[in-house]
Amino acid sequence: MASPGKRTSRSGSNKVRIEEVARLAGVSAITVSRALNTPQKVNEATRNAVLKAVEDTGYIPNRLAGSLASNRSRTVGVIVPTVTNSIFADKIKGLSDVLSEAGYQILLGQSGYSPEVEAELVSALLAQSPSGLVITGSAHALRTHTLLGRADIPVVETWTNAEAPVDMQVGFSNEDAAFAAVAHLAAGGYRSLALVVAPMVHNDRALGRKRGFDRGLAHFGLRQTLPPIEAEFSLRNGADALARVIEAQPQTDAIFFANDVLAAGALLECRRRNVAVPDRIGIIGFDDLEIASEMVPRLTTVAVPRYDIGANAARMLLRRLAGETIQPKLTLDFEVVARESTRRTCGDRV
Amino acid sequence: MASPGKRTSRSGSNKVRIEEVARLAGVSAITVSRALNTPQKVNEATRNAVLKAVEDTGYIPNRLAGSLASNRSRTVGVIVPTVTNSIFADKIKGLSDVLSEAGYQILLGQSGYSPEVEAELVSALLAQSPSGLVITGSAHALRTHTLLGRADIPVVETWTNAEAPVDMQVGFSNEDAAFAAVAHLAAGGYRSLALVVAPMVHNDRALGRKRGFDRGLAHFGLRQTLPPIEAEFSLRNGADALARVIEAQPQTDAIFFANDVLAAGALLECRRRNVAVPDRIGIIGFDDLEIASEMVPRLTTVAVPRYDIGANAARMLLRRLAGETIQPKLTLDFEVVARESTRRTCGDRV
DNA sequence: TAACTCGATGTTAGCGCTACCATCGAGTAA
DNA sequence: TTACTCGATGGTAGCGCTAACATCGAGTTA
Repeated sequence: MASPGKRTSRSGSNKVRIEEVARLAGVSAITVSRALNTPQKVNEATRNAVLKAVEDTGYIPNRLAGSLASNRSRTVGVIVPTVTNSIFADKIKGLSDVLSEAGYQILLGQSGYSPEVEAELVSALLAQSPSGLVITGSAHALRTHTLLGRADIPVVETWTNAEAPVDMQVGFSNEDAAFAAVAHLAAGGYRSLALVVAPMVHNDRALGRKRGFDRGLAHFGLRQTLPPIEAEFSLRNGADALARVIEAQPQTDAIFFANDVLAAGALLECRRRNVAVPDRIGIIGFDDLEIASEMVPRLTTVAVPRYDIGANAARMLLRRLAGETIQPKLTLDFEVVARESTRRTCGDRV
Repeated sequence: MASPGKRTSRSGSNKVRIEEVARLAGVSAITVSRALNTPQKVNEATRNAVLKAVEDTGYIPNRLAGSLASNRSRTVGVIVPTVTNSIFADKIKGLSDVLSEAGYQILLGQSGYSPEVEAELVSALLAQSPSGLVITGSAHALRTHTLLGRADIPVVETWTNAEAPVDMQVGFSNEDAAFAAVAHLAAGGYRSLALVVAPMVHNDRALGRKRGFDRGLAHFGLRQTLPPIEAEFSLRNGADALARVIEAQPQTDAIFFANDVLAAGALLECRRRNVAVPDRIGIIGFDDLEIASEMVPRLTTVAVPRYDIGANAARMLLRRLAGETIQPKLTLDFEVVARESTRRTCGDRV
């Protein structure tokens, strides 16, 4: 019973192939392909016959073969530092919602904030012939630039608004947003500030926020009480940073946390230490996560378009793949959301 | 200059193909393939020559073609309800860490807790011929079961410990964990409980926790003051649920929130309302997210192996793909972490 | 009626890689 | 020496699908 000669079927699987569907529908394989991929090119009656055959056989097209033949994979590579940071989870949600609507799948990679790992991931994802790539930030290893330059696919950088993107870009100015945060603190009468920010090496978002902070200090004539504290996002790290600031530089009257999780951790530490917020010390965060609006006191923060970065990156990619010529740089808005963790003065608009 | 006859190259891309690497290395294509995929089958000198040629040309293997030819894609489909729930982000991190180490890519799908969307995703992911599938829970649409049954690949169900898994399973007993939570409350002297849980329709984790809660009530002779409140995870929903409970049934002396985010929201609401925790009301959460240990008061909760579920699911999949026969059901441990949001009595071990 | 258009469908030849089998030469056993 | 094994390498034929071109018949124009 086994085939005697060459391999007639290498796959041990019992998968239905397009040929079988074609036979059942009484058409050729290419017509089945067209009925599924470009239905408008197939007569309605034929199409229905094909769809019925697909239904009856339980046919699932082999996209690997289709992609290989057509040179279009309907797959998008997505690289984030980590999914466990909810700002990136929100971005992925935005990407996923738009892409799956259009029939695209997401290939996910996590770089752990390492440019070397990112380069490896780019290489690994390119091997899958994705239709496009969505990456985070604009600071990449040289090898990444080489790879992206050689790969002939659309690339969207997110969470950044660099001068010269690799290809396309969706984000906002981290620097301007941080500046706005400082402006808000200045308007509240705070004068002696501290900065707590994510580790800045290889992280252009964090770096931009520091630059905006520095620009704000200079512009409003404020002073910085101690060098920036670099801490990965976690409540504990925020609490520790708060402790370090008020112990080392008790005259500090406000702290800018470049992340709401850090800021929330600090607020909780203030509670434990009975430090009055916003009077003894003002706290401003960044991202406008849900925790900001629910903390006691409620946390002033900078709202950024976390979900929309993803959704717009996806739309940009799809338009480009559809052959539209598009504006390659999209700069979205941010907004300072004044709440109870900072003093307000009238007319505090940014 | 353009090729006159048939398409000589359909892809407009300038990608390097295996043939070119082979020529440069002075070997055949198949030897290049072997040098990259099964290096031990190639003489060391030859291997080095190939690797040098790969380096020089910047060759990136076309995995689509490779997968099609070999019927192994080194891709794993992962379906979660949403990445924005950090418990699933942690699971994905665990999966990703183990799988990328082994050279596998993740194809990600989000079902939004809908069995119908999940079925669509299973179908879409199967079309990519993944080496395996990791899905969430054990409550699936009929179509999903049909698809998984027909697909001849390993499947891991996670976050559950159903009697009869589709194939493999990594999780813990949500019911036992919830029972343990109630046991802890009972030991603290709480007698009139309320339950706040994720919407239970199509969510076997939530359902299991409710069952464990009910079993705990019966076993310890406690009463439930109002029907379970179903709420999606968010701080606000937790706060609202707390408000609803103490307004509708003020005699309630403890609440079991089947999720730390809900519980944390409730703790914050208690603060706003000056409700004393744990004396006026005890609060216990679930998941042991970082927020639990940082809240004021610190939140008693049930620690569950969020990351390990993903890591173990990945390892299971890899072992199975390597041909090992493995125990298909892995039940991990949970632990009640007693903190300040519930009263303790001595010997409170679960 | 001839010439042409156009929608619908089919035939053929790959996409880039790897499974299968063949080959070949060196080492080993008799 | 002959026969055999065995590691290393290569030739060939697909994997399942779709691009490109061909075909064919009905409708349309002059």
